[in-house]
Amino acid sequence: MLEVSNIRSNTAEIKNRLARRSNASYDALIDQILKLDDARKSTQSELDEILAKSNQLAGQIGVLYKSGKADEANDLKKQTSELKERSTELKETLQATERDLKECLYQVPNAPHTSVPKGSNETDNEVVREGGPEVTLSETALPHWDLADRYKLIDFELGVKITGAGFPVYTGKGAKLQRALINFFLNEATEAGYQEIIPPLLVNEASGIGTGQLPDKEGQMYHAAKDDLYLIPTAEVPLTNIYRDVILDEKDFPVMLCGYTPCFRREAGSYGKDVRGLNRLHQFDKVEIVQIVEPEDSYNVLEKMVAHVEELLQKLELPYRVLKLCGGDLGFASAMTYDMEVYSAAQKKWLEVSSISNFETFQSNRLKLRYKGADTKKPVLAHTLNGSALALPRILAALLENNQTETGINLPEILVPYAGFKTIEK
RNA sequence: GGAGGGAUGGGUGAGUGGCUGAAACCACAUGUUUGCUAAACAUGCGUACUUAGAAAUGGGUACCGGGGGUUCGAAUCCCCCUCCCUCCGCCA
Repeated sequence: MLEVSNIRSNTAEIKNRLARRSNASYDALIDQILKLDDARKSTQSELDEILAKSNQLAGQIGVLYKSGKADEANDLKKQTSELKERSTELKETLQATERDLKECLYQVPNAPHTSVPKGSNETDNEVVREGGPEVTLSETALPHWDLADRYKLIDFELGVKITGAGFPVYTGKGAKLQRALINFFLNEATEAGYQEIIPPLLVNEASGIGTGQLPDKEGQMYHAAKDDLYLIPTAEVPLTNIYRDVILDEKDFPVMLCGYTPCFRREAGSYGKDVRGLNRLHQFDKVEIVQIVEPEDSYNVLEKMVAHVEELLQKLELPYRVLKLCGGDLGFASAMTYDMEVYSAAQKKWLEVSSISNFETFQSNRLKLRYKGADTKKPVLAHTLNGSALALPRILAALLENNQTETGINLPEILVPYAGFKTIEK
């Protein structure tokens, strides 16, 4: 959620930045927000004046009663009834205005950073760089769902039986490989200075609002209705919400957290070839990294987080590329996002394995996540960032496909000690 | 799931209708004193909105888990909700 004060003092700039999203104009909504805020202010100050008067009268009445002048007190009481009527009215108006204002604010996405390329969809994303080895496979190379079946690594049918589509069952070396990847990712994050967290997998409504999944995108999350709890779509939600309603000290920066969790996504309405095998799941595993930093550091930190993920892909010996998302492809809460994709040689396409974003104050404004410094006398909103480091399924898909031979699958060097085996054979 | 108790500022905790934005203590910050550290003393120390001001700072309003009610006036009384604790039940 953007700050009204920011919208007010930088109206033109915010509008310009929002225009980078290019799918719609937010000008009218921004103007509406300013209008509502004006209304809010004037109602507020009229109300405050009346309340000040009431408080004053109440004080006088108290004194009069104490000194036994009940008659005079009763006279004053009469005066208060009128004020009370008016203040009740104003309170109602104020509540309505604040509700409308909030509703408008919830509809405005984050303002993209000025360096974000304009564009309407993923074809306009900017390839920043590519890396990793070049992989060429024979014509007989198999996609990962066939490999998973041949080497008994993942049983998709069994998942359907137990739960439904999109809930794979990992078996044998498939399961061990999952565990190896999780440990590898967590160790690398620890090495990089992130504190490891095991958070709850279900969160309450306030947490969903804090990171921006609610109120609009509840369709994306599984909801345990009886207890009104949501299954997390990413560890970002519980990890970032650790700092909801927190005022940090400057000295606490940078806050660096990582956590492995399963992630649950309803992903309604996706069918067909793009979602075969591991490409799109309702439940998958992911290690997430989160940072909370001072505003002036956040874009440096974003680059560092990208570098961290890039290093993971290099160590896994996967062909990858770094994309800078264009305005049209940018997530609702993000000011700038890099996507990391790995090349799946058998499917002959790029698979998104990580998304690393700077949310600036968009999340922290909702979270009321602030900090105090030596030269900030009032608390200031911190910047939040997060990224996948990494999401497992598509990494697994690329690993299986790119490293296949006629007789088996060779693991990259780095994973061998984690997995306890070098190759997967029949 | 059943019965009872509770929720106050960074922490402990006082406060049962007006003089309480809230005592006291601890923590923290600054200053004084003292070879250093420590101790002692002094002062300061919540958040949001708003208003005046260039700023320093001052004024107003709201906030004592959340929402609603009673009252001229609520941290204090009433109702609902949430969370925590104790006991019982169930259970990895």
